[in-house]
Amino acid sequence: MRYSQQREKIREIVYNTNSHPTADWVYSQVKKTIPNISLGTVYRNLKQLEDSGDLKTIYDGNIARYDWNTDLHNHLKCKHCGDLIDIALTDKKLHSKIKKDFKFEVDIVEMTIIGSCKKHAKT
Amino acid sequence: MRYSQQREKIREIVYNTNSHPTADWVYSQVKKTIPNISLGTVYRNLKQLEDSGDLKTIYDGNIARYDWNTDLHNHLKCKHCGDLIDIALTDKKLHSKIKKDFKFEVDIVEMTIIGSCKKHAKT
DNA sequence: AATAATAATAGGAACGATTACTATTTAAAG
DNA sequence: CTTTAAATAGTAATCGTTCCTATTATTATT
Repeated sequence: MRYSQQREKIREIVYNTNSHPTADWVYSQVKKTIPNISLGTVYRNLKQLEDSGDLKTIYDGNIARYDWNTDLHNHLKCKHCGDLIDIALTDKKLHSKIKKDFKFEVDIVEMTIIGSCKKHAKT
Repeated sequence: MRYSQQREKIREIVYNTNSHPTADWVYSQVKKTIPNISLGTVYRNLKQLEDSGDLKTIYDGNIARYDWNTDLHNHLKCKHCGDLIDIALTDKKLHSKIKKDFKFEVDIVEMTIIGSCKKHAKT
């Protein structure tokens, strides 16, 4: 993979936010320094960065978001503000339970926990 | 909500499969008995059936699938054949842990467990 | 430093899933 | 029956994403 100014900027933008941005948001940000970048370039590079293990794609409903945090982790999603909060939860017992009960070999557990964040909880 | 032949057929189709079908598959099935039904009608009714609590939408990557099983449950997704298998896993300890650690009030835990089903596991 | 080879780009067309629009049909209440 | 409004078929529009192509830019080779 050859160097490109566009890809470096895209990586930098994703690495400097915790907001799990969409391709469109990344596009709007990168345009500030590279005004004539095209959206296709953003998508292509996000995919390449995923392939090289530099970031992870997560699906929020049916739209793709990008996450610099490639460690195994899950997300809390606030139903009021839509914010996604990272949490680390690895349940090793779950893997063996599923293996035993369903003869299913687990690679990845994708978990999104929906509810109310501390800004929006009633209690 | 007024009765319609189309909606009844759509409900029946979703209720008679465990394959978590897409709107397109439902459309192809319902066309067998109502040949000139339109895809928009399928989408509109699937949405209404979701609103009335008759089914649940689940997102598989970025495409919507529909599930007659509205009980809390999760899915095992085989990375080889794409099959989604229902499993019931409710971890009450998780809720209180998240409440305690993150001050986040949990409504729903959406979990997709990706790996190899028994038809495709190596071991 | 100039050249050659080819990866990456900008810009725009194409695509697949989904939603919106509108004139017509149909369920069902009076 | 008539009336009323919800639901429909058919189609256009939209959204997120991918694909295409002529041009540009990086890197390896002279």
